[in-house]
Parts: sequence; C-alpha cells; structure tokens
Amino acid sequence: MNTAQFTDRQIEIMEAATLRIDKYGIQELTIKNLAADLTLSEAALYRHFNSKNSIMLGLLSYFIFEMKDRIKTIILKENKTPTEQLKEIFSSQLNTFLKKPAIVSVIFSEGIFQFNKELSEMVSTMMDLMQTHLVSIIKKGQDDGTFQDLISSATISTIILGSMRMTVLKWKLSGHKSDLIKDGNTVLKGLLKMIEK
Amino acid sequence: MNTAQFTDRQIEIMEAATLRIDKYGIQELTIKNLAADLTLSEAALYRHFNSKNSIMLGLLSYFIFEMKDRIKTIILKENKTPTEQLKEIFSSQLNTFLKKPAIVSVIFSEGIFQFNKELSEMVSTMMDLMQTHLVSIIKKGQDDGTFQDLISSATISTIILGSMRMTVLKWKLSGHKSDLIKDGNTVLKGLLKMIEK
DNA sequence: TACTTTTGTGAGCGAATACTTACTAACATT
DNA sequence: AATGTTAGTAAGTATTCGCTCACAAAAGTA
Repeated sequence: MNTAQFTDRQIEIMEAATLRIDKYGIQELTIKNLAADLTLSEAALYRHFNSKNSIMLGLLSYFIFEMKDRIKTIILKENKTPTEQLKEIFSSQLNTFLKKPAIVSVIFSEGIFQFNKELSEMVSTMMDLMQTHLVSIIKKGQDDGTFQDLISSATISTIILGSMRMTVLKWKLSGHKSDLIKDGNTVLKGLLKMIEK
Repeated sequence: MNTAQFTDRQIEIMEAATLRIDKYGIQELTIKNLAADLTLSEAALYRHFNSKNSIMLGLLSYFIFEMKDRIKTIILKENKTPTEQLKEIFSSQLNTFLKKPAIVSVIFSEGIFQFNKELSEMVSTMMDLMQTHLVSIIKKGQDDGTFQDLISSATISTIILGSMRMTVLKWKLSGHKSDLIKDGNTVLKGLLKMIEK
C-alpha cells in the first residue's frame, strides 16, 4: 500500500510514530524511541524523513488525505438526505477513531502544536475541512426545510463539531472504556432533535 | 489546596510561568527560561518549588480553586433562571480565559498530561466539575419547563461543554485573534434557541 | 551585637535531545 | 563485471533539560 506521496517505509515509520503517541503520549515520541520501535538506528530514520517535524507533518497530512476521501464520498451521495449524511459522517469518523485510536491522540495534541506554525496550520486545515463540509450539509438541510434556520449554519456546525469532539475526548479520557459509537449516536440524535424542524 | 497555601514569591513564580506559557507555549516553560524571566537563578526557583511539576500543579490547583468559587457563586443565585445561569457561567469562563489565556494552554494540553497521573487527574476533575454544574442547571430548567426534556440533561450538557470548548479552541488556534466573547455569545444563543421550549 | 532563618548564587551533574558524519553492505541497471 | 543507488550502521556532535550542592548575603530575632 502506497499513498503516492509516501514510500512504504515512510508509512511504516508514521504508523510506528502514531502507535507510540497513542501508547505513551507525544512527549515519548523521540527519534531514539521511534528508532527502537522499528529496530532501526536513529540515523536510518533520517534516510526517510529529514526531521522529526516532517514525520509529524507527514502523519497529519496522511490522515487528512484519508479523511478528505472518506468525507467526500459521503457528501457526493446526492440522493441522501442531510440528516442521513450527518449520520454517515459521524459514523464514519467515529469508526475510524475506533479502528485507529492513535490518531485521536495526535489530533488532541494540537495544544502542543500551537507554536509550531506548520503543524498548527495542518490541524486548522483539518478542522476547517470538516467545518466546511458540515456547513454545506446544514445549508442544504435549511434550504429544503429539514433543519431550522433561526441559527446560522456556521454556528450549528461549530456546535456539532464541538459535541463530536467532546464525545471523543470523553472516550479517550475513559481509557477507551466507554462505548464511543453508542455515546456518539446519543449525542447526534440529541443534536438532530434540536436542529430538525 | 488553596490560595493561602502559596507564598507571595510562589504566586510571582506561577504568574511568570502563566505569562510564559501564554506567550510561547508550554514547551517553552523551562526552569532556565522561567528563572530568566524573574531575573533569578535556576537554583533559586527550587527554594520555592521542589520541582517543575509542582509549579504546574500549583498553577492548575490555583485555577480550579478560583473556578470552583466562581461557578458556585453563580449556582447559588436561586433567583436567577437556568438560562441566566448558563449565560453567566459561559461569560464567567470566557472572561477568565481572556484574562488568563495561559490556563487555556494548560487545559488543552491534556494530551501531554495523559501520562502524568497527577496533572491529568487535575484536568479531569476540572471537566467533571463543570459537567456536574451544567447538569444541575439543565435539570432545573427541564423541571420548571424552560428547557425541553426530550434529551437527557447529560447529553445536553455534553453538547454545551463541547460547543464551549470548540469555541475556545478556535480562539486559541487563531492565535487569540478571533473575538472569544462575541463568538461564545453567538454559540450560546444558538444553543439556547435549541434547548428552550 | 550575635544568632538563626530565609533567600539567593555559580558551578556543574547525568541524562536526554535532534541531528550529522564517515562508512558499508545489499541490490539494481547497464 | 562495473557502477550507481538505496538503506542501513556506530559513534559521534552541540545543546538543553531538570535538578543538586556548597556556600554566601540579607533579613529577622534574641
């Protein structure tokens, strides 16, 4: 498997990095530890990435690439109602997190990235991407009369995005013990009751 | 822990730390930098705190102490409606963040603290505290017929908390350029429209 | 004044950090 | 067979990290 811009070895490295962040936190992502995980020398890592920063940048862009694809597929299903599309996006995101919990750790590390321009821009890009898609679905729902239009689509999508994030955060803080899918469905049902006319 | 337990010098140190985190991020909070900010030697800091960790613990416990007090005052205003109480809590939190943005950096660093038991417990405590208070207000609103009760108070409070957090996160990612209070009000107004009968 | 306590210092410790260098073995292409 | 490329290594570099120690000035107290 090769995602065009990355070599197989790069993907292996990024996956090891993701796993390490998930297991021990982003502070424990050091070149030394990462090299040990892959049973490689530290220098070998620099054959594939020219800095630690570019490993993390790669990580994020790899996830964004995959996410873009996933969300786009849902958005393009013109026969689906806005409600169904929201449900699918929620379900698609949560199931991705369930399958690859490590990515959640990376996304929730944006606090650390704040003063790393490249990385924080990447996190912002990801959030904007999701926000844009949510807005377009909600607008469609407001136009066809499914959703109420007393509240702007931007505000509604902020609320939805925030609620989804909070659900994931709680799941993470519970040590993945809570039922992410069930809790996510409960929250989305609540949100839909609130915004449907 | 309470304020009285801190000496004047300790508070000076914690405030310098707060300022530094706000300006340059939590990664730039080092003993060396902090000492330089206070024009002190590194060793001098260890006269007042026995570790860097205890400086951060002090920071958090100081904020939690202050938050508990602030929220309790609002909760105890029995003559206020649930809607007014929600507005006050939102406003109170956002204004605190505005005055001490560093605390946001700390709260949004739960990813870093995940493997520091003491610090992560403190962050969890803080979230539970807020959630508990939100639930009690919403229940009150549901009982007196202000809020709809088709959705459980727990779910509603998750949605509110998540929306608030998302607003703060966006402010943070914008480099404190966006208008936190204005955006917060817009989101809260939206939320209230959704949950009021 | 004589003492005790508090608050400071400079020098330096061991460990960790991201990254570099000179070199090598395996493989692919011609 | 000759040659260039890829992917690895051991052993460093310079720097930073949190933290400690022996000691001294300053401040409070008898």
